[in-house]
Amino acid sequence: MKPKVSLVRSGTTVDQMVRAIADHIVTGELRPGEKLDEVTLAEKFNVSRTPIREALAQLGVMGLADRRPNRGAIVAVVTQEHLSSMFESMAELEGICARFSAERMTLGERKALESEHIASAQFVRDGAEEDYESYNTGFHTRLYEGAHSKHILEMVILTRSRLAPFRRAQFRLRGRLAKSWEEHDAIVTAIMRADGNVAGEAARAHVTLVSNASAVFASTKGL
Amino acid sequence: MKPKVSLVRSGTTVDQMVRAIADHIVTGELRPGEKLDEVTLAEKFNVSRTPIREALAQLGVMGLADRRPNRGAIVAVVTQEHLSSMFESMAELEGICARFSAERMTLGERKALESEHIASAQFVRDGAEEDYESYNTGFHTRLYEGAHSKHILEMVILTRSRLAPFRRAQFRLRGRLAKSWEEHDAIVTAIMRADGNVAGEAARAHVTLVSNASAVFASTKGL
DNA sequence: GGCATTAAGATTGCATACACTTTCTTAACA
DNA sequence: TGTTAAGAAAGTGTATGCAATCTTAATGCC
Repeated sequence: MKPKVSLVRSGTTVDQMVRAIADHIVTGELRPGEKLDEVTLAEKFNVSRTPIREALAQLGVMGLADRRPNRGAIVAVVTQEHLSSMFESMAELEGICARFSAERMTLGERKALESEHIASAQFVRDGAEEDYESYNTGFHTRLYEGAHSKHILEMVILTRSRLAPFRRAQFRLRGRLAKSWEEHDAIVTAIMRADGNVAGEAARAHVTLVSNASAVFASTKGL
Repeated sequence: MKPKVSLVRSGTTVDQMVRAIADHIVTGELRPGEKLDEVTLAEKFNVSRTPIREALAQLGVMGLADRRPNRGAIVAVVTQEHLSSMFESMAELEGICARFSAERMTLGERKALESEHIASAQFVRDGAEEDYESYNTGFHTRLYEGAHSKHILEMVILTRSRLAPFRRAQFRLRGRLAKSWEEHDAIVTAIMRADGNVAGEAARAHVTLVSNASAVFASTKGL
């Protein structure tokens, strides 16, 4: 009856390993191309190889790791071409979400989106990049969820996690807070008007700009 | 263990199991909600539980299986809402692919698409449903690949496999070969003209029609 | 009779052991 | 000196065993 929760045990060991390793990949602690040695990881997390293996297999399916049969796994290395296609997909997905959000958001969701957006103007005036970045993440999340489409949400989350190692918030936002806010403003305005096509197009353009910047960043780093 | 030379292609045992089980799910041999017992599957394929476990974990990530901690896995049961969102996503993805195809296909790809499409008219005249279905699959595949976007292709393939258990070719095409062909014709024409928006919209509408039919099918079957 | 409790059986989760594959080392040969 | 072959080392792939958890069915209590 009482499932006796021990410490931070938020699921099975395998799930913990998936989260832990994914986190290390997404935060950049493990860099693309780096070897994911089973015994090393097993020792690091004080578990046997079995859950590590399952975790790596799952990360492979997620696209965060590349598994080579009999040759171990490495942190996924994506080609410039593949990276571009992921950014491109993200822009398309974002456009779809904005369009659906314009058509489907509840009144409460619209109001929340708008008020948060208006409040964020203060971050721009203050040049508070960290606060704005935090708000920005929330803004996009609202769009994803406002689309009321579970499957699209899944695709967005997956794509986001795969892109994470190649994004750097500082780079994305530095010096373009005001511009970002205005782009958000266009999206919000269209959503409040329930104008799906305009909202979608604005969101797609918004993310496309961000993508190009990140793509440049990635390529200059010579991955 | 001796090298197994069974019906499935080579690769690691785990990969074989993933393909085999996924195939059973996609073909409907294993129905949504059905229990995926580790020992039963292990005996059925003459392997130990380990590769089965890894395969089930991967199928879980793919969305083809639901894994309940300590309680085994079952073939994924999707709610009507989730199913709708997948069909909807498929329509959107198809639209994107058609738009990109119109903009990016090589001359060779365009010619191949057009000539196959024209040839398929004969299947309509003959009422050759199986031949048309086979062509139809290829037509859509050409669209997916013509988009020249690896990541979108991945999303399409994943979504398709998850929808497969709920699609029945006979149901989709019976009595609407001519209509399907005309919808294809609109898409092809737009692609040949490199008109991305028209092609995308036509493809989205085309798939949306198919989706509705399938969704009805799924719900009437009371899954 | 209905409901909670709990013990037995069944099933999953993880660890360990061993087999097989790849990779590295070393040395012989051209 | 460069190439390659053989063996050793390292690492992955699969099987099996045991502990932990869930399921069930029977038992006792109200």
